[in-house]
Amino acid sequence: MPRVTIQQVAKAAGVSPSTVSNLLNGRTSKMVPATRQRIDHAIAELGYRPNRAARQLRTGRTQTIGLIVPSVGNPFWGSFARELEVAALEIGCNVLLCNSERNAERERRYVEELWEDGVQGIVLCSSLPSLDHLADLIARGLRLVTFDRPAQAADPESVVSISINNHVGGFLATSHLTALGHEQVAFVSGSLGSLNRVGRFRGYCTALEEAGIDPAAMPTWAPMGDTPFGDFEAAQVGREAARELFSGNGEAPTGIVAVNDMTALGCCRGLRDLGLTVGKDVSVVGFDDIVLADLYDPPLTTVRQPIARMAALALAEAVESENNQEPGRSVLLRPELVVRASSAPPAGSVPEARRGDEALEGDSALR
Amino acid sequence: MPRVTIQQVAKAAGVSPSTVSNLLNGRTSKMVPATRQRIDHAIAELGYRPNRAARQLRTGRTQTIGLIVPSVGNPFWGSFARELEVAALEIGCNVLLCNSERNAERERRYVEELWEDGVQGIVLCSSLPSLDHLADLIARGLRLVTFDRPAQAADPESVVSISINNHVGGFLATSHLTALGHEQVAFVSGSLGSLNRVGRFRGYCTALEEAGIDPAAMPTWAPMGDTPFGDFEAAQVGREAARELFSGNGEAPTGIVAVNDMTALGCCRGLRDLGLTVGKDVSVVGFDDIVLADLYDPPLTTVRQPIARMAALALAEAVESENNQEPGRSVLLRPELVVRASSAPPAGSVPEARRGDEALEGDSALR
DNA sequence: GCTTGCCGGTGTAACGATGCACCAAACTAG
DNA sequence: CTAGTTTGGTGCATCGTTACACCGGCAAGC
Repeated sequence: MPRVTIQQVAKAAGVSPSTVSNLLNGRTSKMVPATRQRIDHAIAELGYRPNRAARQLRTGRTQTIGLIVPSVGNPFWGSFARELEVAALEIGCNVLLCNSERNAERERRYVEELWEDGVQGIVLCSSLPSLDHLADLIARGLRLVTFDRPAQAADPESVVSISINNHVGGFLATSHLTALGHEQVAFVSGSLGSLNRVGRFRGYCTALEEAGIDPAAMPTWAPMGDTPFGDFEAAQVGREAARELFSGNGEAPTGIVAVNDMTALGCCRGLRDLGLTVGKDVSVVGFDDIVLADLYDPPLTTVRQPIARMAALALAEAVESENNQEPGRSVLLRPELVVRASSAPPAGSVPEARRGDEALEGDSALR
Repeated sequence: MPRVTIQQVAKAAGVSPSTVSNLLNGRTSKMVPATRQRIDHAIAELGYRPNRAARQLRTGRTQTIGLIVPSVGNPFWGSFARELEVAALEIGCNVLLCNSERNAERERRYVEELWEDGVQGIVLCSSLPSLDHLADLIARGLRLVTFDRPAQAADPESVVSISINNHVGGFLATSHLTALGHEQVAFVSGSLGSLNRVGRFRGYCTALEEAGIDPAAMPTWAPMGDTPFGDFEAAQVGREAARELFSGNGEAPTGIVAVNDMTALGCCRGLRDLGLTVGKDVSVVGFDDIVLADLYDPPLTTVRQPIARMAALALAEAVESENNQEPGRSVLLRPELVVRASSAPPAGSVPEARRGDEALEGDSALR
């Protein structure tokens, strides 16, 4: 219970606290081996562990960064959190995890708390259109890295953004379907209240237009509620969307582009509820390439985000170091289409013997 | 950059730091409203946020607990982490997240770091047979809650354990299959190096024996490597297992009990690779009831862990409070079988019109 | 023998917040 | 009018570490 302090170690080793501190901090150049051993021994004997709070108070430094995700319950964010944590471990950093549920208030609260904790920087996985709710903290010197939210013109200059090009992603997903011959392609998403979703939606529109299809004529499912669903309920959204799209009176789509994999899997489940077969009756394309996309039956065609690389980039920007004191440039990576069995030419078209199933796999998020 | 301190606030408000501190800590009983307002105003004006490190150093208290999971990349742990974090938020607690990859060394390292951080307690999701590698820290007063690891006789007295009864779980899963008429039931798992897995395996054996089947005669897939797979690779294990079990020369099973849902889904995928249909040719039962179990095609029969309740219990024990100073009793909850479409009577038996599909759903991990 | 230089450490003042002990001023009671 | 009490706040030591300035002693140099 009573923690061992540096003084006790010093006494036990017969030296001054300063000397112990010197050893602890690698200032061993002028230290005779015998002294060093006595101290090491005392530390081991007493089970001494330096008090972080005291150290931080004195030095002003922390070895912690904050991570705010919509929800680690969503496998995509879970994987991202893991990648970031693994990368952080390698540089001796801890990660404080928070789930914002895509809620601006919670975001604000968490950012404040992390700031109080003295974190080096914060990786904010949020895609709210504006950062106004954090403007004052940013102005005060908060080191903020936004993930999955492309940089906006109005953003404070110091904010770094790491994201894929969602527009390209949405385009890849959609043009894949139009190229297969689909002419009725729906877009399914939770509320379009976040920039990444809007980007994907725009890419979808662009692809349709390029294929000579009017996006406005397409069925789209994206609730406009003020309180967007958290990420965790994404599957539910997909499931409901499938029910609505196919039980309605309008023309049913032959292809669905989902805003992310969980929503896509929800769609698949919804389609199955209706007795439809994914990859035959209806094609579904997801987004993210979570591990489960490949495990699903049928394996899900999706747009892959290079999650490990993005985590490494985000970490590098969130951490204070000598070589990134300059403004830090935002990064927009290119996503990649992974074709699997959930997409095929529309039913009724000339059958083809294609199964891109195993085209790409394995490196998504492994060590 | 230069953080605002309590002194600056005090000066701005024309009071002493003590008074500001008093306000901050709710000692406002004897404080005239005008003073109070001046301070509030100064705080807002300067954007003052108390320095946690200083506060912690002084008071010895933290509002942080540590959470060590095998990997948040695994949806089960992701969901658990989220539940815990949500619960913690409600009592004003932060969660420090670590991924141990089921590695004793990393566990040790993380526990040490969290200890240095001064966390109130640690929720350790690990199921290593012994806690010896943490014995000294526990002896020093570390507040440890193990999750998904039943209490062992040799455990230090102060360690609290929150877990389901894995034996019962394994039994439920397996007897479900034997009751359906399966006589060749395989057990698929990563290395049996953890207590929860062993417990599930034992339950599996018990159920078989009860059905008059010799467990030793059953095909089992559980690599015995010294370096157990991290949780993230669980699906891979299942996939390989399916390939091996069915491409081998021995008698192929008609039913599979997987040690967790990710492994089960991997099995399903592997079976599909082989052209087999889950829920018809082969029955698969998982464990955990992650969100994806219900989304999968076919929806997965599985053993549900009451994750939200367990998270709440774990939090309560990890946190220091007046009402849990006593030893803290370990908890062993009863899991629940959720029957869905991945299990059915073995092919060739009398067909039945059963589809327990939607029997249970919805409350697994939602708010 | 006295200075110089180096070796191997030590003394000490912070870092920012806290909270107990204390105090000056204003009242109140007798 | 004075002792006592309440009101509204302040002074200061302290938490455990750090790092810069400093110091005693010994050997070498002249």
